[in-house]
Amino acid sequence: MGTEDVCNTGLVLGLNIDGVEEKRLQTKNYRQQNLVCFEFDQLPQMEGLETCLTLSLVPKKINKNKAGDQVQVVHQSSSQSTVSSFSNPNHDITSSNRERDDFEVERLSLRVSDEEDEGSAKKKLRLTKEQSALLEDNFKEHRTLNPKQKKALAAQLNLRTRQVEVWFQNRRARTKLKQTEVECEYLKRCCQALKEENRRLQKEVHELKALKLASPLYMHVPAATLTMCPSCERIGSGSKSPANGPFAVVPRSHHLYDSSIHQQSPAR
DNA sequence: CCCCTAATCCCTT
DNA sequence: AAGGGATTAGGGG
Repeated sequence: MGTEDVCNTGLVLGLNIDGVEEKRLQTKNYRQQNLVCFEFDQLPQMEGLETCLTLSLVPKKINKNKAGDQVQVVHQSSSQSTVSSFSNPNHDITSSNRERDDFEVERLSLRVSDEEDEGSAKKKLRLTKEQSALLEDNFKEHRTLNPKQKKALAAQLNLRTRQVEVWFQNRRARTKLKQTEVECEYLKRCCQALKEENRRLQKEVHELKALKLASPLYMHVPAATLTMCPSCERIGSGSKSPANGPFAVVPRSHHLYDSSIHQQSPAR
């Protein structure tokens, strides 16, 4: 991976001015490409700010990329220096003119007068209880919203439609994940039960084989005529008459069963 | 093109 | 570490 890749962050900016729906900051998905990259303060933060003049996109934090390259970046408050130190010799970022240029552009071009930037570090949005509750209520009603609903809800919550959209996306994703976990748990239990059942049946086969050896009469009952009582899991011959022939013998795990025992008296 | 999911990041608690 | 808001890639209509 060369420096060419490194610098190709494909940064596209769209400024949200005076309530115009925000354009998203788009960067290449460097995560999946093992790129050493910066992360910049996110655009949505500018929302509702006086988008005056210049926005300073400052590298936000240090991160390790997938290849484990340590990229050290110091978050400078607002418009200060943005220089960073890189510890990976394989990624000689400073040698890339293009990258430097891009970075320079980013550094110089924009600046936010940022009410949310008090204390320099950006605060992550946290929905209020009321907002969450209302979102939940809406989610209960419909798992997806059409654009109109989205807009209305956003207005009601004093959020951007994009935020509502994202909330619903995440909600769906996490609901699904939970559902999957529950199903997984259930399947595990089923599996466990089946294993148990299998063990039990194996054992029964063993016992029946032993029984067969011990009592040749047993062979006179065709296997197909054996039935299992669903309520007590006893084996019966299908015969109506109780105490029938070889079934007087009762194996330990499964006493042999005559289905007539459990039959309800027929309603006539 | 829009919207969705899946994967992931990363801030906050 | 968990919870959750946000971003990104990729796919379907």
